[in-house]
Amino acid sequence: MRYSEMFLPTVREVPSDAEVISHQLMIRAGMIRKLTTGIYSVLPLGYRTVKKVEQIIREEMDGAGAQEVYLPAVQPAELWEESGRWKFYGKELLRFKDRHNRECCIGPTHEEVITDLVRNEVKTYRQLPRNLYQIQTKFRDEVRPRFGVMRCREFDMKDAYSFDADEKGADLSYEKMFKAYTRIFSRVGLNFRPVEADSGNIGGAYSHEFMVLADTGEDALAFCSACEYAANLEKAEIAKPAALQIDPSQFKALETIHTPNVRTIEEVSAFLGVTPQDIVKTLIFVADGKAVAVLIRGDEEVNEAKLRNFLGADAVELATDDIVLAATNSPKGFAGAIGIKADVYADYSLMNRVNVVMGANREDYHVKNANLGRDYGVKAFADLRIVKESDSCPRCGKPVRFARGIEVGHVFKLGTKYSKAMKATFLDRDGKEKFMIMGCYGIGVGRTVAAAIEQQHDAQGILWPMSIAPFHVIIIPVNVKDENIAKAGEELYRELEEAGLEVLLDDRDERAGVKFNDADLIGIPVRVTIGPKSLAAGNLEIRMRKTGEMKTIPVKEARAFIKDLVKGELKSLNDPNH
RNA sequence: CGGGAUGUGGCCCAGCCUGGUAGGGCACUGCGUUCGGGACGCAGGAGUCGCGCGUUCGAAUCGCGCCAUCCCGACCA
Repeated sequence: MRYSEMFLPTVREVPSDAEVISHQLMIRAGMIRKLTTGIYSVLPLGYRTVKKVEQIIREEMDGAGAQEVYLPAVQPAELWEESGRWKFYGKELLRFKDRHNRECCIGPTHEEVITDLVRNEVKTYRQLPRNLYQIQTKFRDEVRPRFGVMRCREFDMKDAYSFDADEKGADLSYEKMFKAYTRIFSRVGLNFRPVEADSGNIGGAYSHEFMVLADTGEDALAFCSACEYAANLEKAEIAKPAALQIDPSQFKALETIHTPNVRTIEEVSAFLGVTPQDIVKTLIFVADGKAVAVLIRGDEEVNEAKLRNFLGADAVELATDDIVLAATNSPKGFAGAIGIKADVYADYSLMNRVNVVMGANREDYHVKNANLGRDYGVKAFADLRIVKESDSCPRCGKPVRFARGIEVGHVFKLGTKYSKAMKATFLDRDGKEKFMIMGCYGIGVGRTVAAAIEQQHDAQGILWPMSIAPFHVIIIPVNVKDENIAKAGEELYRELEEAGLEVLLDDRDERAGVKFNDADLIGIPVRVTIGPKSLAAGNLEIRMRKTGEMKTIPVKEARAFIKDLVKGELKSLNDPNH
C-alpha cells in the first residue's frame, strides 16, 4: 500500500476526550473515529489489525472443532421472553418495535438465537457435540461508555456456543475452548492470565476470564503469590476459618448504650473507644425483592456478587431507607442482628467473635457485648466479603497479590440454563429426552486490539506485535524528489510485496521527520529507511520499532533479510511454546 | 439517575470575570526557499461563538431554559 493513497489521517495532538492511552493512540494513529457516544468507525489501518485478530481467532476456533456461523443482529422479543431475559436484562438491552409493532432488540449476546437454531435441528445424541461460533456486531447500551473501544456500546465479539449430551462432554468442550483461548491470546502477543470469574447475568456455574494485565484495566484481580490460583476480585474466595469452641462463660453482660447521631463505623469506634474489628456492621440488602441482613466485621466490605451467588438470587442491591426502617425500626446507622426482621447471614470474618458491638435497631443506640447464640442468631456463615491485601490464598494459604486487568475473553459453563428455559432437548442413547448442556465463549475483538496497545506502546506510539501489525514493514524514502531514492523505494516495495510481506511505502512528499513520527505512531514493527548517504554506498537502514535496534545492510540483501526477520517473528508468536 | 466541568473554523485552545467590528497554534490552498526526527517566508480560504428565549443602543461575554459531550459516582458479559 502506498501511504499517499491510503486513508490514514494521523493526529498530532492528543484528543481531549480520550482518557486512556489505547484510545488516544487509536485516534491519533488514524485507526478509529467516533461517530457518537460509544460508537466508532474503524478506518483502514485499524481494520487491518482487527481482521488479523479475527483471522487468528478463526484459525484457532476451527482448529478446536468449532464451526463458523453468522447469526442475526436483530432478534425478536419472544425468544428473550422464553429465556426469561426480556425482563431481567434491563436498560442495557436496546429494544425497539418494527413496523408491525413487534418488540425486537439488537443482540447484546446470542444465547437465545443459537439455542433456538440448535433445538430445531439437533434431535439426537448422534448430532452432539456441536460448537458453533460467529464474529458479530453486538449492541449493549452501556450506562457509561468510556475508554474508546474498551467499553463501547457497539462492538464486535466472537461468541461461540457448545452443546453437549452430558457433563463430561461439556467439560471437554470447555477445556478445548480454554486451550484455544490460550493459543489465541498468545498468538496475538499479549501478556495475559486466565482467572476464575463470576458469571454475571449470562448465567451458569463456572467461568474463567482471560485478563490482559494492564494498570488501566477496569477489573481488579487477586492472584496467589505461590500457586496458580487467580480470580477476579468479585469472585476471589476467602477460606473458611476453623470454628473454635466458644466458652459462654467469657460472655459479658449485654449493654445498651446511648450513641446519639453516631452511625458510621468510624464514628462508633471513636465514640466507644473500640477498633472497627470489634464492631459488627449490619447491612440490609434486597435480594429479589426480599430483605436480608448481612453481618460483617466493621473493617470489611461486602462483596455483592458473592452474596448474590450465595443466595441464588438474580439481583441484589443495598436496601433503601424505608426498607431499613421496616426491618430495624430505626433509620440507617443503627441496624444490628438482635431482633431484626430479616434473614440474617454472617460473613466468615465474624466466626469465633465474642462480645461485639452492633447497632441496637433503635435510633441513637448501639449494644456492647453482643454474642452469637445468647443474643442473636444467624441462618448461616458464608464467604461474603471482598478480599483484602492481608488475606491469604484460599488454595494454599500463601499471601494474595492484586493486579488490574482488561477482560478480553470469557468462557462459561452454562449448564442447562438456556436449554431448559427454551426446551433444547435431544434423545439420548437410552431413548430418554434430555436437555443439552451448553457452554458459551466470548472474545471482544476491539477490546483485544485496545488491550494490545495498552500493553505495548511507548512515548512515540504503538508497538505492534508482528502478528497483528497492520503492516509488517514501512519503507521510508527520505526524499521522494531524489530519483535514486524514490526508485530504490519502489523497487524494494515491489520485491517485498512479491515476497508475501505486507508493506506500506511512505511515498509522500513530506519531510523525513514527519514520516518517522508517523511510522512510530502507527507502530509498524520494521522500518526501512532509504537515505542519500547510505544509498550511495549501496546500503539501507533497518530499524526495529520495539527495540530501536538499527542495522545497515546492502540493498541486494534487503529482500531476504527483511523476509527472514518478519517470518521469524511471526513464527515465534505462532509457536504455542514460545 | 446523582455530583462536577465543558461547548468558539477540521483539530487543540485563548477571549467571557469587567458587554463594543472573533483571535492564536496546528491542519488546508498557492508561490518560493528548505529537505534524515513533526521547517520557514509571503499570500489565501474556512467560524450563524451548541440551540432557544430574555436583558441591553449593542451579547461569544450577563440571566433563564434546553441539548450535547467529558469526568467522578451509582451500574455493568
